[in-house]
Amino acid sequence: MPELPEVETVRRGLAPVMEGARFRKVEARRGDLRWPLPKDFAQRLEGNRVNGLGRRAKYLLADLASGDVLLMHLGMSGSFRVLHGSRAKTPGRYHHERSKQRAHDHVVFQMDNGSIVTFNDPRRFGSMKIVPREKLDEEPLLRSLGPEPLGNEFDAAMLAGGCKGKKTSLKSALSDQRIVAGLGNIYVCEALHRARLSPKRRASTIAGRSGAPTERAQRLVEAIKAVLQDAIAAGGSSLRDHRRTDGELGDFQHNFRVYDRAGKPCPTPGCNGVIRRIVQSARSTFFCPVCQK
DNA sequence: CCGCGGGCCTGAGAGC
DNA sequence: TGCTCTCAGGCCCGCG
Repeated sequence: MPELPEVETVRRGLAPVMEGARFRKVEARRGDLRWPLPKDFAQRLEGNRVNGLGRRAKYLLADLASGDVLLMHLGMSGSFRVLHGSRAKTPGRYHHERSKQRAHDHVVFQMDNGSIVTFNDPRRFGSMKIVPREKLDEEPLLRSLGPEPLGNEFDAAMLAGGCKGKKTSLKSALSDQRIVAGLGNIYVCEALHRARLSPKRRASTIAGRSGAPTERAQRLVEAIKAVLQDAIAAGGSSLRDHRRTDGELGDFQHNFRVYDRAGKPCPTPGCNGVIRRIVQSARSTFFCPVCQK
């Protein structure tokens, strides 16, 4: 489920209860996630303080006082839920919710501020890993990630450089985390529509000869940044799994222009096209064949 | 190295 | 109602 805007929404929900707090108790109820949790997972966290909670692409990174970093990935169906310690002021509800255990609650963090953070993941494509901070540069999960799309360094020249010589489709290229990190199926479709570029176009065609950025690359960079910023402002998109850490839904699914809208009119002003669904690399692509060229 | 297809898991929804 | 089938927002691996 979660692409960059959903992960960022989760980060913003977790930061207030995790940053500056210590892990009082850590329960790994199920360790057989996407990659197995280490046997000493709880031990290495308990008593440890979270100095900061960051994000890289679709990974959350908790910077720990011990010098380790806790890496977390939501996979397709992962979510975090926060129960605030302050709920203790309404004991009935608090104790009820505190004791409620849902299916697929795999990891539970009890923080020393009284908050409880629960990781839930039905499909178990998500996982967590603890790595020493000085080895973060060599971390295989992070090492080959491309630029952060909302960072200043991500511009038309960088995107054109990544797409240069690529024979694959623009859709595949944007889904490739090595070229730009954090987009998934939804936001790739949405960004391409905003940039009026066809998902079927060869990726190399947004780089000019010699790989110089084109006006198309410029439009695409602007579209990517805009759609991600809009989605973050809306708390992400909730199709099936994504929840904010307070359990509320994100809102951005109401603003989709093409995703899951096959057969509906293209929202581009003056365009009479109809949104189509095609399959690329075994995944659905939604686009308008009239205004996306 | 490149590009593609398969597989990992469970649950929701469609169709019968 | 209940069964079966398909599909789902990510990512890694192996193949040619």
